[in-house]
Amino acid sequence: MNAEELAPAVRKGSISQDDLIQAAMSLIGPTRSMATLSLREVARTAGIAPNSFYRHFRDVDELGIALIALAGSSLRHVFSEARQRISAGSSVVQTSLKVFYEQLNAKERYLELLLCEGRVGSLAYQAEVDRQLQFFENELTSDLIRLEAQNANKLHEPTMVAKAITRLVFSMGAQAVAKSPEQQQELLEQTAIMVYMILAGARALALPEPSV
Amino acid sequence: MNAEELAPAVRKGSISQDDLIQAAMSLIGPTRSMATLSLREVARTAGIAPNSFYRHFRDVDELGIALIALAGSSLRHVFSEARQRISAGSSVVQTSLKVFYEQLNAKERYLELLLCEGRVGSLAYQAEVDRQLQFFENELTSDLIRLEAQNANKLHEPTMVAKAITRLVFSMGAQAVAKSPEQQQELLEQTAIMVYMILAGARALALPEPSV
DNA sequence: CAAGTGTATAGACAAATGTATATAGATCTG
DNA sequence: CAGATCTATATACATTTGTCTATACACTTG
Repeated sequence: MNAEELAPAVRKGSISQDDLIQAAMSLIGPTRSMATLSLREVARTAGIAPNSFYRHFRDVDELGIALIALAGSSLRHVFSEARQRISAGSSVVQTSLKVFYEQLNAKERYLELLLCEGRVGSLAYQAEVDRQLQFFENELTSDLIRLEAQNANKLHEPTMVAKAITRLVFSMGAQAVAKSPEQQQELLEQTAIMVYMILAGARALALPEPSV
Repeated sequence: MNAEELAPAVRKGSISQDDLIQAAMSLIGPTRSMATLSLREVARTAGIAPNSFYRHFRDVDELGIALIALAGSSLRHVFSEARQRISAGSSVVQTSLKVFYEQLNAKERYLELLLCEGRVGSLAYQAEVDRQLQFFENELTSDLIRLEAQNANKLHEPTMVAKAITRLVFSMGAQAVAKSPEQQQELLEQTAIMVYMILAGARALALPEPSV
């Protein structure tokens, strides 16, 4: 396994899976999904012969899944770091949303990828994206419970709150992709309002006697 | 214009735009977006020669936009009818959501189309889908204001409430596509909970002294 | 009925695609 | 150093694509 020292790095003109992933990433965008990528196009972009593609992936679908998995783990890492900053004291909502919208414009368009491929693409894609979203929801759920307990608040159905927030934020994010900074800022503020509404609603519904 | 009597119907083997739209509709699905349709494939499905396609649309993109427009207007019609049933007395949320999820399984997969093509596809597609969503939001906004006034309630930011609900419902709907009836039912109930949260939150935030 | 018009087709073309086969060069093993 | 092995390439082929050109049919119009 530990080939880092035994094998003197990679061979000369060698190209790694990562290079292909990067090539694919550079091709997809607001108007191009994985489904529109051809094997030859990816290979061309990576600067290799079409057939060399098979050394690394069985087909484009396999590359796509690797891409989604990478995007998911990368984003989770980013958010995990953001979470630590949160516990330092500032608002969960504000900090998380800021991180989220930063990622929207990041060089690596991981977020965009997750947002798109969850709706189209093979069933494997969608399943993988759903898995990633579920993961976000789970983390958010435990965060919400912990934080609300700290503030002596109670939420109606924390799981549903987390799911609603996650879906909403991702949906708004999808709309914000490829928009101008001003428009993105506006969407960010709108998203914050919506999230606060959900939280306020969950707190209100948790009260013994809701206003009916 | 009025060609229904002057011209004795359409000529024999004639094929209308609608037939092509139907053909395209039958091809797209949970794992196929407009972007993966080829002109020849649509023509083949419609039972015409590839070249006959050009009699009706300049290219597949034009057909796609027609498809989205049709989906949008059809859905608006469905919801408009649902809205009239609402004013008869039952709950806005329940009725609307029921109609929404019915459409999810309707033979014509209009909803699925809107849900997918808003994320991928040409800019024209996305713009068209955004336009349709905006329309839903507008109608929902005025509905909310009217209904809440009837109930002597007040909402914090009706526009944001409508937008949040719309986005959330569509997002959940996207997840529910191609799922089993039981899973759809569960998602429907989850969606209802979320919508109620948003409404409760908007009412709470509209109160002079929020709990902060 | 003859002429004209609009519709749908067939055939063909270049381009692009996924993939099979064979080949050149670099690297490791002996 | 010679052979084996791995990697990347080149060539090639059958498909599929979008689109051009020319042609056959059905209907309207005279």
